[in-house]
Amino acid sequence: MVTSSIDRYIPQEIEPKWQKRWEADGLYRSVIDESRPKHYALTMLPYPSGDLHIGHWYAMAPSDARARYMRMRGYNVLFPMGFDAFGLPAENAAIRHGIHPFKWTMSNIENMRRQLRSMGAMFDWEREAISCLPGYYKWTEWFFLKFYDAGLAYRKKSAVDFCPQCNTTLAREQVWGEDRHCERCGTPVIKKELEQWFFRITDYAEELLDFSQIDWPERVVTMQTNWIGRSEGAEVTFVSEREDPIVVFTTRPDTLWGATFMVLAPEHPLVDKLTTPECRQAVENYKFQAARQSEIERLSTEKEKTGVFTGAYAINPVNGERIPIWIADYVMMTYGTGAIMGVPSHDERDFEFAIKFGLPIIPVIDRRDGLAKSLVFPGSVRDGFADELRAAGIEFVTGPVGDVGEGLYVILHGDEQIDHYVELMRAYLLPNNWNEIVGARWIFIFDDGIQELNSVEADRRILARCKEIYPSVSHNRTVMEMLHSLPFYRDVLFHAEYGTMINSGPFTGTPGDVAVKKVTEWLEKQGIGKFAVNYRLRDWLISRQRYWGAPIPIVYCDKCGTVPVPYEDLPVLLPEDAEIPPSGENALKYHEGFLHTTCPRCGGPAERETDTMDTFLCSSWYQYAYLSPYYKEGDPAHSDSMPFDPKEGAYWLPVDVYTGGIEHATMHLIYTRFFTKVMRDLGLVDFDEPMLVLRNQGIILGEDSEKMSKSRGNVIAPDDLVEKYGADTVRAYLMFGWRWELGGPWDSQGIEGVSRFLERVWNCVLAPGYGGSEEPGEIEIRNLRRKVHQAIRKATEDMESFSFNTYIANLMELNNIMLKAKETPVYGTEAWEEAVKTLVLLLAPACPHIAEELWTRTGHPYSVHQQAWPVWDPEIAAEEIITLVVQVNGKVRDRIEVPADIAEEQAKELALSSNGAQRHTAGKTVQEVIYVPGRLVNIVVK
RNA sequence: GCCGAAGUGGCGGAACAGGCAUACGCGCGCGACUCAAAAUCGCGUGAGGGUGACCUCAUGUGGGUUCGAUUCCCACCUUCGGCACCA
Repeated sequence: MVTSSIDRYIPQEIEPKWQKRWEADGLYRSVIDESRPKHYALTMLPYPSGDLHIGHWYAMAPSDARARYMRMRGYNVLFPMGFDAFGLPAENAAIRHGIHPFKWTMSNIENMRRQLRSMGAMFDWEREAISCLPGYYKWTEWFFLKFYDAGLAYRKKSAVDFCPQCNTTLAREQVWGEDRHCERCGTPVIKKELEQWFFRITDYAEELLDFSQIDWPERVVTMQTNWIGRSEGAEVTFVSEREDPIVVFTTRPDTLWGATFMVLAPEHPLVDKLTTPECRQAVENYKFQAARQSEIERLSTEKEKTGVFTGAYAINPVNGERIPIWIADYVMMTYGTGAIMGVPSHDERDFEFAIKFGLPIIPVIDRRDGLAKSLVFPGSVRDGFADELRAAGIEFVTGPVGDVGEGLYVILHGDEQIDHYVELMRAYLLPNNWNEIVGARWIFIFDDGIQELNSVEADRRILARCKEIYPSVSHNRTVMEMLHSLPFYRDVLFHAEYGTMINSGPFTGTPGDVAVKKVTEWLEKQGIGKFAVNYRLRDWLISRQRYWGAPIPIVYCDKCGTVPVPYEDLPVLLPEDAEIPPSGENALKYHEGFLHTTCPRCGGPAERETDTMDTFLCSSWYQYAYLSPYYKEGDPAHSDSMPFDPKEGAYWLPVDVYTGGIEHATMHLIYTRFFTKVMRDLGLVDFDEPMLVLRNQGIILGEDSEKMSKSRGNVIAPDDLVEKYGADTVRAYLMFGWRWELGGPWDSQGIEGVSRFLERVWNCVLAPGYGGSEEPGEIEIRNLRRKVHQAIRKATEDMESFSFNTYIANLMELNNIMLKAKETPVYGTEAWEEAVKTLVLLLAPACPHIAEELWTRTGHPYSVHQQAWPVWDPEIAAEEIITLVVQVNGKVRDRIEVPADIAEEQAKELALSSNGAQRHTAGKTVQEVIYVPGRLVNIVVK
C-alpha cells in the first residue's frame, strides 16, 4: 500500500494537479438527482474588487469544507459562486484609469476566478452568475417591473440621504454610525429633497419580524428586530382651534392627561396652515434652518432642543385643555405621524423641551418607588422642626441653600411618611413661607392650606402664590421650571415608568399594568383614537444616481407620465459607450442615445429614468439566479416569465445553509427576506424564507490586531500563503485558528503549526512504520480502533455545529495517536489500515488536495471526494476503562481506574478506600456519597 | 443612553446537559540528532509553596444557589458590535 518512494509533501505540486483533474472530470457539477436528498449551501458572493483577500478565504474555505462534508454524508450538494458586479469602484476606476467599468469588472473577475480556483473549493462553475451581465440584470429589471405592478415600487419626493463623495442617494440601511456616514466610503451623508424610487418593504414589516421558520444567529435576529423597531401604542386625534385634525402617535396613551403641548415636525404638511401671521416669520426661519441643518455636518452629540411656537392651539381631546402647537426638529416627519403630543412629565425629551420653553409640566403617572423630596428653606420653619423629623425617623441632611443659609434636604419614602411630614410642616411652617413636596406627591404647603400640582390651572395658581411670597422666583414661567432650578429635585421631576394614573379625570387611580389598554379602548369608543402599531423600518430607497447599475426600466412621457418599460423590451441595456464624467456624475444623464426614447404607450418622445438600482437588488435574488444563470426561457420576457428554471427551483430551493459576514444583518439579509416574501406572493416560490440556516464568520485582523488595510501594511495576501504553504494548509489554518464566528488577529507562526500537522499526516500515512516481528496485542488494537471511532464521532458533531477549530484539533489528536501506534506492532494491521483510511476521509473536507493524493497513494480508487463519510460504531467507540475522579467535599483528591460498567456500590467502595479519600476523610464523618456514573464520586464529610 | 455578544495560561483557544479547568496548536525551556545551525524527533510548561508524596490558589470583579459552578442566578467592571431625539 505504501509507495516505495517516500516523497516529501509538496502541496505546490499536488494541488494544481488535482484541481485540473477535478475540473476536467466535472467532479463538482451539481445536477438534479431525485434519488438523493439535496443540500443548497451558499456563501456570500464577493464584489469583484480585483483581489481575493483573506476575509474571503475565511468565509469560503470553511463553508466549502462543510459543503463537502454534506456531500460525503450523501447529500446532492449545490455550492455555487458568482460576482456582485455592479457598483461604484468600477466607476471610480474608470475615472482614474480611463478603463470602462465593464472591462475593469470583467478582468477583475478573471483574476478572482483564478484565485478562487486555487482554494480548491467545490464550486460548480457552470452555475456562475455575474450580476452586471445583461442576461442577469434583465431579470433584476424584470423584478422591478413586477414590484411596480404589485404596487410595491413607487416614486416619491422626499428628503433622502445623499453621499457627496459617491454622488448618489443611499438607503437608510447604508448610512452608518453616529456621524451618519456612507457605508461604502465613510463620508458623512447630507440630506437632499429628491424624487426617488422606493420599494415598499414596510408592507412586510410585521412578517419580517417572524423568525420562527429559520435558524439564524440570535444577534442577527436581534439586529433585524431592532431595525424594524415595532412599537405598539395609539393614534390620537387632536383638533386645532381652527378645526384641523392633527393625528399623533404615542406609545403612552395613559399619559394623555399630561399632554400640555404639541410638536409637529418642521416639514409637517399642516405647519403652514396652522401658523398665525405673527409667528409666520419665525416659523419660516426655523423651517429653513432645520432644512439647512441636515445639510451641514451633523455633530449629533447632545444637541440642545430647539423649536418655535406656531401661534396655534389645539384642544387636548381628553380634558379639553388648550395647548400650544410648536414645531421642533426633534420630531421626525418620517416616524409615526410626524406629530407628537408633548408629555413633559413622563418623557425626557418633552421634559427638556418644556423646561427650555417654559411649557407647563403636570405629572399624571404615580411613582412606583414612592420617593419624594422636600427642601426646607432656611428660616421657613419654626425651631425644633429638625428634631421632629428625627423623632419621626424621616431622612434628611442639613446643607447650604444657595447663599441664604442652612436648609434641610428631606427625603421621604411612601405615603405614610409623606402625610406625616405634611402634618409636621403645617404645624411648623412660618407665615409668608411655603414648602413643597416633589416626586411621589406634588404638594405645596402654604400657611393657609395646601395645593396640589394637578393641572395647568393649579400650576398657574401655585406659581402666582410663590411669586407673591418670594419675588426672586418671578422669572420662572412654570412651577417645574422653578423646581428645576434646584439641583436637589432634578432626578424626581419626571419619570418614564408605568404607574398608577393620577390627575387624569375619570381614569385617575387606574393601575399601571392596565392603563394603556383601558385608555386605548376608551379612546376607540370615544372615536378620538385607536390602537396603532408603528415601525422604525422605512421603505427601501433603491434609486442610485450612478451609471454602473441595473437601469430602472421606466420612461417619463409628457403625455402619459410615468410609464414602465414593457416586459418584452427588457433588458434596458446600459450603453457601452457612456463616458463617465470626472465629476462622478451619472453618465446616463448625459448620454443622449440612452436618455431619449419613445413612450411605449403613445409612441411620442419620452425620457428614460437615468437612475439605476441599488446593487442590493442584484444580490437579493442571486441565490435564485444560480439555479439557471442568465435564464433564457423567458426571452423575450413577459409578466408571467420565470427568472429561473422552475425545475431547478423545485429541487434545490430554498437555501439550506447560508454563510457570510454579519455586516449585512440589516441590509442584504433583510432585503433578501423581503424579496423572497414578495416572490412568494407573486407565485414564484412556495416558501417564506430564503435561507433556512445562517451562520456568520468573524473578521480576520492583521497581525497587529488592527483591521487589515493597505495603508497599515498589515494585509495578508492569500496568494502568497498558497504559494508558501499550499491551499490545504491555509484552509486548515483558517478553520483551526479561531472560533469561526469571532475571528481574530492573524498569526504567522500559528499557520506553521498547521503546516507541520499536514506534513505529519503525510508521513503518518506514507512513511514506513514498525518493522519488528512482534505480534500486535489485542488491547492495543482495540485502543486504536476506539480512538478512530471516537474521532469520527467528534468530527461529525463538530461539522454539524460549525465548530471547525475543534474539528481540526480532533484530527491532530487522532494523528498524534496514530504516530505513536505506528511504531508498534499495531502498524500494518487491519485496524491500522482502518485508521489511515479514516484519517484521510475525515481530512478530505478541510484539505481536499492532500486527502486526494493520500487516498490515491494508499491504493484507493479516485476520488476521495466521492466517498461516504465514515460512520462510528458506538460499541467500538465506548471506553472500557474509565478514570473515576474521587472528590472529598468537591475537591479532587484521587483518580481511580475502573471498568466503565462498574456498579454504583462498588465504585463508591473503591473511592472511599482510595488513598486520596483516606487522607482527607480520616477522623471525619462521611455524611453523603454522590456518584455520577462514568465521572466521579464525591464524598461529603464533616 | 438603549440593545446584543464576549472576558479562561505568555498567545489563539478547548471543556457533553452543573461533574478531572487549561484538549489541540503557537510560543518558551531542556534534551537527542549535527562540527554547528535550521529542520525533525523526545520530554516539560497556569501561579505559588514543599526535599518529597503532596498542599494552596486560579476561568474579569464581588456575592448567591449547589455535595460540586468556566457553566445557573444577582450586582458590578472591561472590550467589541449594533442603534440613537423613533414619540
